[in-house]
Amino acid sequence: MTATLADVAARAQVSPATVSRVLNGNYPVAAATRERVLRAVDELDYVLNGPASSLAAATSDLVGILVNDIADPFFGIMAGAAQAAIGEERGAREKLSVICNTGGSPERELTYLTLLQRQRAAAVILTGGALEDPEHAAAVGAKLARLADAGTRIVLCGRPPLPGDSVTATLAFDNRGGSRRLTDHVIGLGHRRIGYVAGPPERTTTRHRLEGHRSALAAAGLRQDGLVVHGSYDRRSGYDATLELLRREPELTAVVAANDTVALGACAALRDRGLCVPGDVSVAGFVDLPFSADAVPALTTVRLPLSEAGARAGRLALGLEPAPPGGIATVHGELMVRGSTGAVRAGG
Amino acid sequence: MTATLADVAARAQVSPATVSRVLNGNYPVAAATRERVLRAVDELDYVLNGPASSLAAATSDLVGILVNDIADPFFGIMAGAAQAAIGEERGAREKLSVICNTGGSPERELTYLTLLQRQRAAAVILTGGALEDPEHAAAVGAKLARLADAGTRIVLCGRPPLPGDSVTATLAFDNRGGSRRLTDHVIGLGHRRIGYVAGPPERTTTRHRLEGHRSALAAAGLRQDGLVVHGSYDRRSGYDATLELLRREPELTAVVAANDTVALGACAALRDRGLCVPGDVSVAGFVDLPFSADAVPALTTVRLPLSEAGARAGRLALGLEPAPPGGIATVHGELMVRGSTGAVRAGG
DNA sequence: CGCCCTGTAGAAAGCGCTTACTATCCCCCT
DNA sequence: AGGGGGATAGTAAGCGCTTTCTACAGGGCG
Repeated sequence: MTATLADVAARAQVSPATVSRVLNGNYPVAAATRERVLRAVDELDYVLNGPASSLAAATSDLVGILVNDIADPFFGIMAGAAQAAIGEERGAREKLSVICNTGGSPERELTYLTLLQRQRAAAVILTGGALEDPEHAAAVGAKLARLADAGTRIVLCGRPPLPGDSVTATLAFDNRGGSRRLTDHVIGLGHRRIGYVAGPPERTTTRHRLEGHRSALAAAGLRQDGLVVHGSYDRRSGYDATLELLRREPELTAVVAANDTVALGACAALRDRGLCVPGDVSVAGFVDLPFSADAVPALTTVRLPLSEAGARAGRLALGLEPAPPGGIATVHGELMVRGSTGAVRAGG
Repeated sequence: MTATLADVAARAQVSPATVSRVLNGNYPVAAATRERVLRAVDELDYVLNGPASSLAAATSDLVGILVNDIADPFFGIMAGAAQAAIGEERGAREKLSVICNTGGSPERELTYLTLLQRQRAAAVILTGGALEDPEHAAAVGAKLARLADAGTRIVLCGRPPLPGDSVTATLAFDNRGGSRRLTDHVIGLGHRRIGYVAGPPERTTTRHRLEGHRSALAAAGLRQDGLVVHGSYDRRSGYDATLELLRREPELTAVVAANDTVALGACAALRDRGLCVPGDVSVAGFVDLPFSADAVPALTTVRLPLSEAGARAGRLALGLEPAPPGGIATVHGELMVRGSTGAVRAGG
């Protein structure tokens, strides 16, 4: 059978309490004794019984990271950075950080939250935009409140703030502002017929980015609600939506996309229609994923610091970093002007 | 405070044992009693204490899924499918399946294994190729043996079989065979100067695919070890390696890549050099990721059933599906001939 | 010279659940 | 009518830790 604390204690000729104290490093133990205990641990190949430990201490070593779509690098990068940050923190007892993929399903989101609650997780990180559905938002809010009650730290990363005080810290992306600056840039290049490929309408991210876009249009005195097409956050969707935009407005000179993946789909559609980027039509994305700078032409986009945000979320979840004042930090994007946007063509 | 089993029992006017039995559904309980218990659970918003349960029952609800690089869709798809399959199985008590990203680091791999061992995980799924390093392989083998001893189910998905009997089931991709057929196809199109962009030398996947490629060359009486360049599994790497191949053999007419992402990088490099795919140079990939069929031209590749394999791994981890005879199932890839490969150009 | 304080270690009481084992109850069969 | 047995439910003994409280030793101080 697997060795237990008592076995280690017997071998090291100390009491179980002492072994526990050595392992947790939260109580003074004489150097010689510690030495002896560690040797016994090693010799028996002892691994702490997590459930027993969690039961007794009423907290666990689990940190859950919820993502909407693990196949999307947007989430992969944030989650990976959070996990790396948590793994780097080699305290007496390393936390086990784990990624849970909801696939964008509200039910799965709640199920994972419940499952993490059952495991008495030490912390939960929610990444990416929330769903607009108020009923679901309320359910999540209630769940988070119960988690917080039980001592679980809650961190939102790239997600809009939640009312109530159950959230430990929120890192909110400034989607509106970034989007505003992006479209301002496009307008500044002289474009007037600007199509927008939006994300799925049920996500907050979609709305915020769209609002930023619209505010830029409004500031320039442009009104063109007809040039917005909704889709999902994938390439195919960007491709299809762009064809639709072209149908609605053949004289289009710019396409602003909800994210980089969609923007790449837009580029493909334009190319297939015989249009040059940016010669005929400029294209802009959002997020700045790794491939965006490598694309041909390199994509103009708004860089969101995903790694940094993920890592910070990880540290916040561990309580290694104080929460920002008010519990909320707004993370701003940086406009990256690259080759995919250019001045409007003559007569455009 | 959070409600406990005893609270529920008191409210439902039954003993704690009965509540436990209702919750676990592994013992007959009269319908009326069950009803009463469930109502109490609901009213108190009771959530089982996982650690306590795991301690008493000596098994936990955790299933760990280890991946090398979560940002790579190859892993994202397998892990996502496994997680979905596990989430679908709504037994009395749903398992919590979680993804752990090792980032390809041997230390992280072992650390996660230890952490999962500490949590007394019910199962562990290891995805993707293993490291060639025999020392590390031995360490992993030993770790898995201890996990298996403790009752943890071990499933390998897309990973070569491991000696010893600690592994519950292995789903091994036929990388050699698939690769062989792919290069056979390219040779069949008349190509003779064929470059190969291999993956990182330290992974078994790389070696197996390369072996398949070489066996096809050998069968055709071709010897060209000089036309193999190693890199990592990303786009950039495919781009750089292709330029290198072109330097070594300007008369190249085909490039076979270790995977689709790399193949796309190869296409970009060729395009930047003014070469047409497949007009001047044919390109082939491996795996068949979602974007591969959409690419222009659509990528010829070997389709690995990632979703199916991931889902099956999930079911095997739960013990819902009997292990294949001998514990090992070879999963074959299907050659997908698409637009990126064509007959060799005249005089090529 | 006795006392208290500091540093170190042990004893033991749970943490909240699961699960033998035991106890009823009631129905049916002989 | 008595006994056997199936269907339910309760009792209580842990599971392997953590942690409070207690114990003891040694040393500085009054």
